[in-house]
Amino acid sequence: MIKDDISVMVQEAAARAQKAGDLPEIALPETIIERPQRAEHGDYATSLPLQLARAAQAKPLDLGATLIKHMPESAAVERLEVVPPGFVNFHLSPAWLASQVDEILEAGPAFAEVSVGNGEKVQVEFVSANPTGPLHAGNGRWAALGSTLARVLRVAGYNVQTEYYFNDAGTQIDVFARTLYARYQQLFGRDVPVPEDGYVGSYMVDLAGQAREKFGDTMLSPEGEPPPDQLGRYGMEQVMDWIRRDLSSLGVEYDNWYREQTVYDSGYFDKVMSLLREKDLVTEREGAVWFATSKLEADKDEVLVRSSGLPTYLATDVGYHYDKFIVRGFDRVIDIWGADHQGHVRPLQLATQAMGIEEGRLDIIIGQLVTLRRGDETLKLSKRSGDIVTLREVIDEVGKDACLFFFLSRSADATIDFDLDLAKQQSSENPVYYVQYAHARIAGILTTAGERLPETEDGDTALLTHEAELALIRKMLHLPELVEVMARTLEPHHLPHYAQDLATTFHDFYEKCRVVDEDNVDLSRARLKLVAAAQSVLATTLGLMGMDAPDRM
RNA sequence: GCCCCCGUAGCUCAGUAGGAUAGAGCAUCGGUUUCCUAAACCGAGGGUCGCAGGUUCGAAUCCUGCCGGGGGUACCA
Repeated sequence: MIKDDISVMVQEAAARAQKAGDLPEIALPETIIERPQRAEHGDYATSLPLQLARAAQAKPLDLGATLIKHMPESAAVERLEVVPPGFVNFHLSPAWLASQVDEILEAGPAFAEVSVGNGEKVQVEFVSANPTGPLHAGNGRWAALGSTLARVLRVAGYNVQTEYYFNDAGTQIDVFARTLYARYQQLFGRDVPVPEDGYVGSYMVDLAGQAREKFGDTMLSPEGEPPPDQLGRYGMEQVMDWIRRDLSSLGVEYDNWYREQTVYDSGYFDKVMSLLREKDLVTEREGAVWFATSKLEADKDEVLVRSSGLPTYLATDVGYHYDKFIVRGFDRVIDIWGADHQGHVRPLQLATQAMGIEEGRLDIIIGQLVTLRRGDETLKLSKRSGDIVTLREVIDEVGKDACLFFFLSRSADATIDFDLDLAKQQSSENPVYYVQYAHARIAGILTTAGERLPETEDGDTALLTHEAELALIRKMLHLPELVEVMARTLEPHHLPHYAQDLATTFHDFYEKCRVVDEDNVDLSRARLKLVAAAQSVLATTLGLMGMDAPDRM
């Protein structure tokens, strides 16, 4: 990346200046190369002179001049300048910019790749909703975020595995099975209530109906006796199918589906308990087993095993993370949780660290919740309250791509206020279509060119000198830098904004520069290359978000 | 009470290790098409970056306090 090249140039300049005695032998900070907001300030800039001024006991402007004096030559940089209060600005050479079109075309989708991951083994776990009901709209946010983050990390050079963790046993599954059985019995005229804390959603009635179609009355136990296990298992498998199908409609597929029961069957739970005991971090009182987080930093302990003998979610999760780090050997693990799980972050972090996992290897992204509205009416998202808006409904109403784009465009730290009416109403005036239209427009140009232009040799990108052409190239060059930022910050929400930006720059170019021109075939050929490069970068960007890049609209 | 997140244009939100005159979309108003897709483009208005201190050459960004909104604070997940 040119940004890295410039960073190296600045370091080299500072080192040469010190060697030549023009700069005191002071410690040099990490050189940060920024993108100036204003075009007149060039393509890249460094504020190193401002940062060094105090230690070097010199004026920033003089330091800037010294850096420029010792700056290595580069074909990419046409002009350097130092400006008040002490920035060194780098202006890229138009000829070099034009030549990048060939590079982008040659690289294809690999153009976005950067090598910051060094093949590190990373797991991204997201959604992981229990199979006790269909996914709700909020889950779609984690699906969009997680799958996109995984793709971004792959492009950034990480070895990524995506995973969905689900309960196939435990309290909630038990409640689910008992609810299903109650609904099933009701279909046969038995007057039994849905259990307290049961799942009152109407989908449970549908599910019971499906079970009756499949099994007839064979799942009916004598009154007052528990149902056969098979009924609950059947229900759970049905719900898992719904979940898989809904995720799949968002283009989200997983590398691995992980059953909670594995934590027990493989002995990880026992292993983790004894590990924590060895560290003297387990206490027992009031009939329960506790994780003594108060010995570490917390103000209260956490229950690991209830007085009923059943392990808590936390205990299982610790065992699960033992599997991730110790057994499967992930270098890094990224969990994406909703804000309602925020209280579990510290206990799990403390537990993994107690197992000897270095701090920083476990990232838990807490995403703020989604509020759904239809106009002024706020809709509930809780599965147990029954009246949920499913992810399926949202996808059907607004479309897969709009859904992804919208969920992705907000930072995980911000709550999402999703007005279904508005999303639907705006669907034709949507940024989603704006971006996709740019891609389709290019496809149209390429088709037209094939029909109208005679066969000639390859275009010469050196002919690309128009301001709008250069602006488009500059914008394309931004993508790898963005991938690097997103991989570092784990914040893919920049992607939709970049896509929109790139589309705007293309549309502007389109207005100003005619591509297919029979009277100027050479320039046409050069512009066709530029346009093809833009299409490639747009498609790559859309692909990172899991969105389609249509050839016509 | 304590912990986490948020507060930026009328609305929805960006602002990437603190940088140079704070941005986009939508909405509002005005303009652009004999020509590769007008699902487009150009222009205009609109801001005490919640408030008050502090750190810094420089703060929307970092620190402290306060105000407002959301989430958590269970032997639920």
